[in-house]
Amino acid sequence: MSESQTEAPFSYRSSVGERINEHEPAGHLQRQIKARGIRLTRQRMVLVEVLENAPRHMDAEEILELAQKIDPNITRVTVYRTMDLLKNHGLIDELDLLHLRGHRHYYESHGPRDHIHVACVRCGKVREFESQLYEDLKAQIADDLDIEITVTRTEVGGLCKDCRNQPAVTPAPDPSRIG
Amino acid sequence: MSESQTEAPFSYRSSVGERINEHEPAGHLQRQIKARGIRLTRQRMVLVEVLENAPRHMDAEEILELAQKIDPNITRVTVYRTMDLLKNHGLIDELDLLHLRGHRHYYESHGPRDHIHVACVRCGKVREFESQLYEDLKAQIADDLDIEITVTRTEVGGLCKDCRNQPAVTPAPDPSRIG
DNA sequence: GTCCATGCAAAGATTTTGCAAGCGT
DNA sequence: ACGCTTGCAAAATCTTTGCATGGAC
Repeated sequence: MSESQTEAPFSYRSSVGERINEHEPAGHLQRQIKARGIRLTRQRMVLVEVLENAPRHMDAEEILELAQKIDPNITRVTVYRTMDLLKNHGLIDELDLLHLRGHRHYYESHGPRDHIHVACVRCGKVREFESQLYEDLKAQIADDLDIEITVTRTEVGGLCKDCRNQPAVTPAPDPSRIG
Repeated sequence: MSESQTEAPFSYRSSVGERINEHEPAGHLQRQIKARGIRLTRQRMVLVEVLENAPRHMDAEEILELAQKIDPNITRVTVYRTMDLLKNHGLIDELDLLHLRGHRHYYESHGPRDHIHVACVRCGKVREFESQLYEDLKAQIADDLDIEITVTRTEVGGLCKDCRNQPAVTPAPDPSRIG
């Protein structure tokens, strides 16, 4: 692959507001880290801040860039190690957003409320969706399969209203990448 | 990563039977390929056969190995290109099974009925689950967000009954990989 | 002070690409 | 015969690791 457009026709901006985690109390991650006795280093503080103020779902590269604007000393390795750490503590989720843009992994801090990611396969816009039905479904799975659920991930792709009304647009994502 | 065990404590075998796609008519993929006017090469026939008879969800490496047992001429590149092709035609799905075992991608032929993948985070067993609730949920999303859904993927992780009753087992997947 | 985290550099793993030859229709 | 596919080899991505130093508690 070779990103034909760096600026991205994809916005990944959520519909809920500036931060994708608006529904989550600010400082939540940092508090969780302390509460769990995880060492709160300078780098981790920065990364946590980046995650909490994310305007969209970010991959390691994007997280690194934003983090370095705050503290240039942060390296890519630390990003990976920290994401791993937070992921293993269940504080963040790792998504791939249906591989709409290659095989990158996106991270988002894990709020109290579980949500579904709904992405447009053409324009790439991602929205978040909560539903009681989803909760019911999980309860049914736990019950029927006798499993104690610890993580869930639901991603839905389709054509949003705007894209449906816009026949064969130009800035479509590379077709060989849609999956 | 460095696979500590090649044989895998993970089974990925579905509970439904020998093939993970038992619910899907045999030869389905091959027919779809012809119907769509996709060139049916020797390699594609082999790969399709491997996909249809899969005893579990496989990544590119595993697909390659099985394919080469049938036809040693098949290369890794062809596997990737063919998976891309089938994926773009919506004939197979690409999963990552919650990254329970690293960042591999697993493929499975896409049957007529949509299902959820439920994996045990400890033993790695994957089961498939169908539910009307899931259908209802998708309908609700389509309706509420005004989106025409084309792909969906739901993965659920948790502790299965056996693993819950088995305190701190030895053959647990590398903890740093559980996500 | 102790132990964990970080940075560096290098290795590993996975996936993609250019190009000439091969094959399906 | 034409045009898509394949194989090869190399490159591009993305992620992880060993080891010595630095920093949090």
